[in-house]
This record gives sequence, C-alpha cells and structure tokens, in this order.
Amino acid sequence: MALIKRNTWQREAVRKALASSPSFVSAQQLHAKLESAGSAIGLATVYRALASLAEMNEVDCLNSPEGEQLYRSCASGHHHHHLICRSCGKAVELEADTVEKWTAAVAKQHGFTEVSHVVDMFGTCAECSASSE
Amino acid sequence: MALIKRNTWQREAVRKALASSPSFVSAQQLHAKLESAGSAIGLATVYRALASLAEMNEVDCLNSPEGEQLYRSCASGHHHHHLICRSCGKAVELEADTVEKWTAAVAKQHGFTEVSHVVDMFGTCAECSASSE
DNA sequence: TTCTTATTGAGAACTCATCTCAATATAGGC
DNA sequence: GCCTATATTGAGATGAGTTCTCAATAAGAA
Ligand SMILES: [Mn+2]
Ligand SMILES: [Mn+2]
Ligand SMILES: [Zn+2]
Ligand SMILES: [Zn+2]
Repeated sequence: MALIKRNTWQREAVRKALASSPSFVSAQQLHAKLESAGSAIGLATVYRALASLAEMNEVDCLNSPEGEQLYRSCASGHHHHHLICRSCGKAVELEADTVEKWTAAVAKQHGFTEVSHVVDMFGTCAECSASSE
Repeated sequence: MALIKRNTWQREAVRKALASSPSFVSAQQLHAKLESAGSAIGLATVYRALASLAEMNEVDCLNSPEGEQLYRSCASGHHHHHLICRSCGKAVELEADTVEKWTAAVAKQHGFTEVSHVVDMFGTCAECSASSE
C-alpha cells in the first residue's frame, strides 16, 4: 500500500509524453515512444504510472475495440466521453446531458444500482480519411 | 476462407447453450458449462462458434469492464444496447433513438466517418442486490 | 459409398497486463 | 549535507484471454 507518493522522473516522463499528444495511446506505444526518445524507463513502470494517473483522473482510459487499454491526458475535470479516430487515435471530448439522463433513467427503471456506463465512438477523422485516398 | 458452412453438433450445442440463458457469458464459462453437461466439445471450437455466430448477428457480443468478451443469444434483429448485471450477467436490451441520433449528429459535426459506437451499462440487478444482503 | 474439404481439438503460441523481488532512489529527520 | 526507512523501479516470470497449427475427423455432394 503506497501511503506516501514520491516523485520520480519516470512518472513525470509518462505525464509529459501523454500531455504532448492529443491522441489515445496504449501503454506499449507510449513505452516505445519514450524509449525511442532516449528514455530508459521500464515497461512495467509505464503500466504502473498510467494506472496511477488514471486512478487520480489525470488521464482518461478506455478500452479499444481490439481489447487493449488506451490512455490520454485529460484537462477537463468534468465527466465526459470520446469520439476517437481508429487510425491516429485523435479524440474529441464529448459532453451530453441527454445521454447522461437517459442512462440514469434506464438504470432506475430496471431496478439496477451501482450503474456505470461506457459510451465511446470510433471512426475515421477528417484528416485520416483525406490522407488515405 | 470458409466457402461452405457445414452443420456440426458442436455449433448447435453452442447455440443451444446460449439460447438457454438470459445472461451474458464468456467463452470459457460456456465451455465449462458444456463440459459439465457431458459434452466433449473443445475450447477452441467454442471460441470459433461464438465468433462465427456473432459475425452473423445471431449472438450479441460485448467487452466486459474486465476485458473479456461476453456473449448472449439475440432474438431481436434490431440495433440495440444492453444494461448488464455485473454479478449474474443478466441483461436488458435497450433501444434509444435519442442516443442513436446524438451519436450520428456528433460524428457528422466533427467530420468523422465510418463511425461505430459502444453504449453499455453495467450495474447490479435487483435480485443480485437483494441476495447480497 | 466415395471423395473433397470444412471443421475439430490438443496444445503451442501470442498479446496484453500484472506480479516478484532484489536493487535503487526519494524524501523526511538529523 | 548525510542517514535511514521505504516507496519505486525494472528484468523477467507469471497469468489470463484468445488465436493459431496441423494432423485427424466428419459433413455433404456426387
Ligand atoms: Mn456519461
Ligand atoms: Mn446504438
Ligand atoms: Zn485520424
Ligand atoms: Zn444480477
């Protein structure tokens, strides 16, 4: 149990690498990026840093259709969802009260409690569809 | 490339096992269930049957928060989403035009194409929350 | 029945992720 | 600044879920 949090250059490197990109990336992509930039950070540490940053809501985390977890640095403190480009990972943050209300109403109507929801959209962004022609 | 589809007792066993349950199950759960019922079906075959049935929209498939794929037999031919019990897998089928329209509008607004969406809700059903007290 | 070939199943292989544990480095107390 | 307790690291092992390999089997057309 980590009672005290220490600051390490590894955690900071992960934070910076994430902040410098508007795209969702996997832990392995991020590790490769850091390594190719000369960093000697370990893969396990990248996984730990991402999990920790996600825990304190500094980064968003979602599951790709392929089943791997993708991360992106998050400024907004508000609850939101994403529209993500399948090819470059670029994402748009979305807020939708109507969807939030719908989920709450549906859960209540069917007697479900402790309900969480997943609302993600995956497509091809304008730039990627332009460059693929 | 499977040009011709053959009917095997294995595929039929998977179909029946799915049809007999209102809950989402994993491939391994389904395999265990079949084995304990006396069937000698192989695990790889269960995986293949589920993928094939999902491909032809005979079963619904979704990714659990834990990262495994869950399957459930699907009668309705319409596009829909699910409210799933985390503890027993029981699911309610949901249709929501407002959500469908919102996703389409948002995708268009941001210039994304080929957009698919994931809308799942996970909670505790009334029965499960009653029996856990 | 015969023959072609789609399908099966045991186990290997693969991917993503977490765990182990000895070595290291941080931060607080002096 | 130095010491010390311990949080953190990283290489490799391990685990979970899924797919692949390939020889054996069996479905279905002729
Ligand atoms: Mn929401
Ligand atoms: Mn929908
Ligand atoms: Zn793109
Ligand atoms: Zn339940």
